[in-house]
Amino acid sequence: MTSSSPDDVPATAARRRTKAPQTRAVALMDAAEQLFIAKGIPATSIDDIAAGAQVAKGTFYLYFPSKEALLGALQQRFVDTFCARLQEAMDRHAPGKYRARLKAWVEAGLETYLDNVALHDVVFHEYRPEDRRMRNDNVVITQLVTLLKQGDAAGVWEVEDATLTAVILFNALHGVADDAVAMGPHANPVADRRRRARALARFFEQALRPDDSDDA
Amino acid sequence: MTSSSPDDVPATAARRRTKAPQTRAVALMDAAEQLFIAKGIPATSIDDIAAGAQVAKGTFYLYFPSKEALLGALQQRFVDTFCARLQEAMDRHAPGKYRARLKAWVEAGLETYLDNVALHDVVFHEYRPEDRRMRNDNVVITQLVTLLKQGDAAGVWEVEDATLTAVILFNALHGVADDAVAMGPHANPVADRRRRARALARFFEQALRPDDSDDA
Amino acid sequence: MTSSSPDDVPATAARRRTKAPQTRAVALMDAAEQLFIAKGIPATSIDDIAAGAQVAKGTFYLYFPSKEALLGALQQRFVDTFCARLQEAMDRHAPGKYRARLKAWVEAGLETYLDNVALHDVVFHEYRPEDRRMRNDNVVITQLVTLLKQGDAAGVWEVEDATLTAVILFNALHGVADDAVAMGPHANPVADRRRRARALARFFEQALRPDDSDDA
Amino acid sequence: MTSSSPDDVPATAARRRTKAPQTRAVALMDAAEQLFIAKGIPATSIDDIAAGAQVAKGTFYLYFPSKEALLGALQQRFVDTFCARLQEAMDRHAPGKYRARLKAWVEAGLETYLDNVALHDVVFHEYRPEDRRMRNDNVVITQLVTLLKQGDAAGVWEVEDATLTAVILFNALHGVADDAVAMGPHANPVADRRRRARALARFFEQALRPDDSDDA
DNA sequence: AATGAATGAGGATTCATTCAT
DNA sequence: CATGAATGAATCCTCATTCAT
Repeated sequence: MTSSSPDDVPATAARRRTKAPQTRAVALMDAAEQLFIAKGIPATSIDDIAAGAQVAKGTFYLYFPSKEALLGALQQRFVDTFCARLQEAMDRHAPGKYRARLKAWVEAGLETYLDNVALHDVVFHEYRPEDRRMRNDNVVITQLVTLLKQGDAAGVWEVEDATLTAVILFNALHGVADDAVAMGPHANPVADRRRRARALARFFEQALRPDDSDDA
Repeated sequence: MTSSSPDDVPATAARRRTKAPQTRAVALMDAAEQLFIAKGIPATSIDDIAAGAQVAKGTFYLYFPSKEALLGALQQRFVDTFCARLQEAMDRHAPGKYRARLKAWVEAGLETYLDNVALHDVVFHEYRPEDRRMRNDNVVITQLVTLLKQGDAAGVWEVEDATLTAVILFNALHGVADDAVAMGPHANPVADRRRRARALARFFEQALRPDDSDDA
Repeated sequence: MTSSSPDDVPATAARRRTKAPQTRAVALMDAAEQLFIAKGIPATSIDDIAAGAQVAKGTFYLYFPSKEALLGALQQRFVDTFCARLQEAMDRHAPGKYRARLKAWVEAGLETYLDNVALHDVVFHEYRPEDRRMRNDNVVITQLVTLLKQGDAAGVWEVEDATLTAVILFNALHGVADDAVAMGPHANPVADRRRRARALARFFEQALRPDDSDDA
Repeated sequence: MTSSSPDDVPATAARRRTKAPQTRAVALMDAAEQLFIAKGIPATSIDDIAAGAQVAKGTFYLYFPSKEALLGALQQRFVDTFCARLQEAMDRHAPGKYRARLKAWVEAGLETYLDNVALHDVVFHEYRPEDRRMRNDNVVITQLVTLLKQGDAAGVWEVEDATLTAVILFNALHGVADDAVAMGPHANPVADRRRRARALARFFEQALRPDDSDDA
């Protein structure tokens, strides 16, 4: 500990061949992601991925036991990144500002999703994943559930079934984003995104508004 | 003449030989559907499908030019069937009863979707579809848009952007159903479905309720 | 006789289905020839041939036991036609005019060959025929052998080994024609053909000229 | 070191594993050649070839992108070998000895061709080659053209159109050889070959002899 | 750790041929 | 005679994975 070896960082990074294993894994994942998006998963061979990562084919298997495992890692990474960005967006608002946090969540969600649809689709919709797609029971939902419950506890809104509500809201978001993509490259993407964000936000509000019946 | 053998017709139609082409195509599609659900598309070979349809491998290509074409046919069939069932459900209510029709739509949608998730998923989420998934711009959405607009015109509810609303509602439905599936086989599926149907219906109502803001 | 039915000839040729079997066979051969030239033998399916002859696939097998048999028939027809044309050309000269007849043979040979190389090649060079190519022992050679022997007997020229000489001459012709084809579509095909014909004729003459050695 | 076991190298090269790539390619080509001759190209599967070369099927594609590419390589190899042998034969005579060189060319040509007809035929006459057969414009012709021109320049003979003459001579050779093959296994192949060689040589001389007309 | 040659199961597709109608 | 639906053997080629170096 006291005496850091002379080849401190470089030594770790590499002499010639051997690189930080993490680096290699990341390179592999990056290459795969890119290729999967470009050509689809079945059309992308391990060869391609290895080549893309500037690595020999055999090396691939040093870091991932199979193609499927790589896909799993990619899915994990996608979800993690996604969540992190939403969390960040929310955290730009004070903990108690539930409405603001929810709005931030929606907007960041739409934004992030739209920025990564291609990847999302390829990673979650192809290739018979054990657990299909970025599931409703995933971390993003959990995140939202938490927020909904907090708001409910604070009396900002009333949510009967937080999970189901989160599912609904999340899928509404998902769908609006998909629809944007389906429209193809839009003339005014910025305006379009804003329009969608607004519709969603309004929608969320509606959904969380207490029943008329109760009040009336 | 006196004793026509019991296998009279079979004898004519014959052990193995020409059948109504439609029959064959349907048999192929049915077999494919079943296998796709069971093993996934990539894992299902044409051989399997042909065998499942009790047909020689080459016969497959008499009815479908490729595996992909078959998938297309399956998608088409899925959407058509889905729509038909929703329409039917709606039509059980008088044309002017918009709320009732919407509720019927929701319930039938959830029901039908849940009855066919496996198929839906396999048919729409695998295999690099040109147009990914049962799109938001599909016939189901169109159906809903129509209903929303009619109700709006009749003053039953107010919808600003019918399409976007339809997208949101449809995806909410989609998501709630997916979530049900993700939960796995439930102890009391009937009750669970009812619960979800109720949540969705309530949600739809909320969403279509006029803004508070307007009143305020 | 008095009242020739309106479908006089047609009646004979066919009522609806059944046609003179020879007609059918010829149609099949014609279609095959065309397709073989255009796409090659392996790339031409029986289906294609049948379609080309406006006949059902099964009908093909009514006239030819196999694809290979058809090829044989095509080869036969090619040789026959070829020979007939050469004979015709020779017969335009009096029986005793051996030099003239030989010249006619050469010219007609070049001409005819060039007009049919594509067919020749496809029919004789593809598909592992039992007896490969328009053989040296074929009728054309025989024809030439006869002529050479007659001329020899008449003292017009001296030929030691008529067959070998015929083989040589025939192949010279073959080669010159092939070379013309290999050159691709020529600027002035007529002039080119003439040039080749002349070279060949001169060559034939040389070859049949008595040895110097004999004179010396 | 003193006593290197006899299987020294094999031990290193190993039971079955990486070999000199050239070795593999050659083994594949050899196997293919043999099989093509024996069964014809279409009837020879990649499987067969791989098996013949003691290699796994997939390995084939490591060395040749397709069956067709392999055929190309085989053609190349044939021509190269052929030419080399003719060149060798010619070079056994002094550069200035044109007649001797020509005679050597003819004899070696016949000899070599006869030793390889089967291969020649299979490699050049089957399978819709882009450029059909061992063409007249190939290297062998070029070789002959060169010789003819040199002799012409040296006044040994007179050749008007060297290329056309070469084509004729080459094809004469070709034909005589083919004829020999067509005759089937001969009783006295040696004598027969000699006879043919003589006929060809005499023929070549005739062809290159100056015109009588000039003298007369 | 890294390499990349070798493997061989597996898949989609074609097509000559048969035969019930 | 004619038809064309049905057959299924056969082929080329891909690619995930292994393993000797």
